[in-house]
Amino acid sequence: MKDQLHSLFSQAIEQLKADQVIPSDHQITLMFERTRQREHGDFATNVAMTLAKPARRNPRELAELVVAALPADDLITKVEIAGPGFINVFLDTSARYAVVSNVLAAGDQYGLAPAGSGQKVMVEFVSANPTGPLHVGHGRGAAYGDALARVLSAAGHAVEREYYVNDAGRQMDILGVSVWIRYLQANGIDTTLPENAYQGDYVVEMGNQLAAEHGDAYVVSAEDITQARGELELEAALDAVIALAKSRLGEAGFGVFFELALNTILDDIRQDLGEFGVHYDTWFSERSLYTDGKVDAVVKKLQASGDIYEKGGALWFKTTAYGDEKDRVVVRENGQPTYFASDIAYHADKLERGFDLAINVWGSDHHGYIPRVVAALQALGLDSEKLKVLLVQFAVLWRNGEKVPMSTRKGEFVTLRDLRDEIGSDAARFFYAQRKSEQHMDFDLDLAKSHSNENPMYYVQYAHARICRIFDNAAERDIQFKAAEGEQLAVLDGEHEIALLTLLARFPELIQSAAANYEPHQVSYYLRDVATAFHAYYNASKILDAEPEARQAMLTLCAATRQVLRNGLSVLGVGAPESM
RNA sequence: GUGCCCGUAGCUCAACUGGAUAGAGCAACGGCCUUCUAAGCCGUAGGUUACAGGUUCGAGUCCUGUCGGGCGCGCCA
Repeated sequence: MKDQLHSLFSQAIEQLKADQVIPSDHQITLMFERTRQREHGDFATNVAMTLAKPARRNPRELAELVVAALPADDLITKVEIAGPGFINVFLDTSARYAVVSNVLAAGDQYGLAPAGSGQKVMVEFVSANPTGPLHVGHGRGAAYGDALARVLSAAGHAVEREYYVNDAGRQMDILGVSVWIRYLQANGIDTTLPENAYQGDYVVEMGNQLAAEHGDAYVVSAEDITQARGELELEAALDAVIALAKSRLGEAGFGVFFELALNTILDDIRQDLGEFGVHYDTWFSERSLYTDGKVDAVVKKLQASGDIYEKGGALWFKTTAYGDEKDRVVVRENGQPTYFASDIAYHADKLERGFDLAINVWGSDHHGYIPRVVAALQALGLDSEKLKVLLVQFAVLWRNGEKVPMSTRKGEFVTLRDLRDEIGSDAARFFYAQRKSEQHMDFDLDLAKSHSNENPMYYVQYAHARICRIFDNAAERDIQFKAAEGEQLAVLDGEHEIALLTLLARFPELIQSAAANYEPHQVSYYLRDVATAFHAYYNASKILDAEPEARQAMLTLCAATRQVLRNGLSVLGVGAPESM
C-alpha cells in the first residue's frame, strides 16, 4: 500500500521536475507516515515541506502543485493539504479491510519478510563468563538479544545466535582454584577460601563432588597454602595459590577442577537459557582460538603490518592510529596474551565466516572497549562497518527500597533462575522486552513478584485467549465460521473496527522498523496497542449476537487479530495461550 | 579530570528517528458484570519534556553550555 503511494507521488514529483518547479537534479526522499489522528487521513507526507527550500516556494503552495500533478488512482479517495504543508491522503475503505484477507491468507507468515530476502547476520549475546549462574542482569541481555534475533529473522534475515565462551584466562584459573580449595575443605584440610575467590554455594557443591570421586588424590597441606600466600596482597596471593595448584597437581590434575567447574557451569547456563526460550546455534570457545593458533596468527599478521611494537617487554597494538585514545597491550611482559588478543582473533574470525553483519550485544560497561576492537578489524583490513555493537544498560535491582548488590565473585545476586521461578519465563521476557536497550532501567523485585498480574503481557495474552473463547462459543452455538471476503467485509466500518484494521495493516512495517532500528521493544508496544483496540471492540460489540452476515465479517476480523497477536508474541518469544 | 549513555505525568516507561494537540500502564477519583472470560471496558485528574541559549517552516528528538544520575578510562576479564 505504501509502495503504491510511493509510486504515485514519485510520478507527481517527476512531473514537477519536468515543469522545472523543482531543480531536476534534486534528490528527494519521499516519506509516508501513518497519521496519529483520523482527521488527518490514513497517510501523510511532508514532502512539500522538504521541497520548499530547493524550489524556493512556500510549502503549502508546493503541496498544491504536487496534488495537482498526482495521477488519478482508485486507491486514493481524497487528498488534503493541512497545517504547514502536510499532504494528507485518504484511502479507499476497500483498501482498509483487505488486510483481513491478507492476514488470513499468510497465516503465521503474515508480517514476516520472506526468509533469505535479507542479510546473513550473527547475533552474539549474553556470553557471560562461565564462572557462576546467570543473574538478572544477564537476563536482560538474553531477552534483548534473543528478541532482536527473532525480529531480525522475521524481517527476512538469516540469523545465527552465538555465545562466546570465555574458557581461557585468569578468571577461569580463579574458578578452578576456588573449587580446589572447597575440595580441600571437604577433605578436612583447615584452610580458608580467599575472599577474592568465588564464594557461591555451587563451588562448595563441586568441591564436595570431587572429594567424593577422587578422595585425597589432589590434597596438599594447609601449611603449603599458607606458605604460598605468604605476606602477599590479595590478588598476588591468589595467583600464588593458583601457581601452587598447577605445580603440585600438574596441568592434568588442575584440569580436573577446571574442567568440572567449566562444564558444570556451562551446562547449567545452557539449561537456564533453554528454559528461558533462548537457544544458540554456536557455543564458541575462546580456548579454541589458542589451540587452533588463531591468536598467534593474528598477532603475527599485525606485527608484519607494523601495527604492533614492543615496549617494556610487552607487545603493544597501535590502536591510536585508528582513533582509540591510547595504545593497548596484546602480549604481556610475561609472554601471556591479554584478553584483547583473543578478542581480536575472535572478531576477525567472525567476519571471515562471511556474515554481512555481526552484532554484539554488550553490557554498557564495555563501551570503552569498542574503539579498540574496531581498530583491530581495520588494521587487519576487514570491514569494521560489518560489526555493530549494541549496548544494554544493566538493570538496577531494588528490594525493600534498597539497591540489591550484584557481584558474581561474592555470590550475592538474584539469579535469572530465581526470577523465572518467581514470575515465569514469559513474563520476565516480556518485562525486559518492554524496555529500550540503552534505557537505564529500575527493576523492583517486590513489584515484579507481588503484582505479576499487572505485567502488560497478561493483557496481550488475555486478548488472544478471549478471541479463542469466542470461537469456542461460536462452535457451541453451531455457528459455522467461514472467513468473509471482499465486499462482505465492508460492514467493518465502526470506530473500533477501523482502528483495529489500521493496526493490523501496520504489522509488516512495524517488523521492518523494529529490525532496522534493533528495537524489539517496538513489537511489545505495538501488541499492547492491538490488545487495547481489541478489548475496546470486544466490550462495545456483542459479536456472536450480531446478524449472521455481519457476524461472519466480525469473526473474520477476530481471526485476523488473533493471528497478528500470535505472530507478534512469537517474535518476542512469548507464548499465546488459548485460555487463561 | 576526560569520554560515552541517560534525564519526559507521583512511579515505571513510549513517542513511527525532525512533524500536526507529547501518549500508555500502575497509583488516585467516578461509573460498567442475570449478556461471547471484569486478568476487561468507559470517564476524570495529572506536563514549562532537568535548566539556559542556538539551528528552521517546525525541536522531547540536532548543536553549545550548565546541573543531576550511570558507566568507562589496567601488562583485569
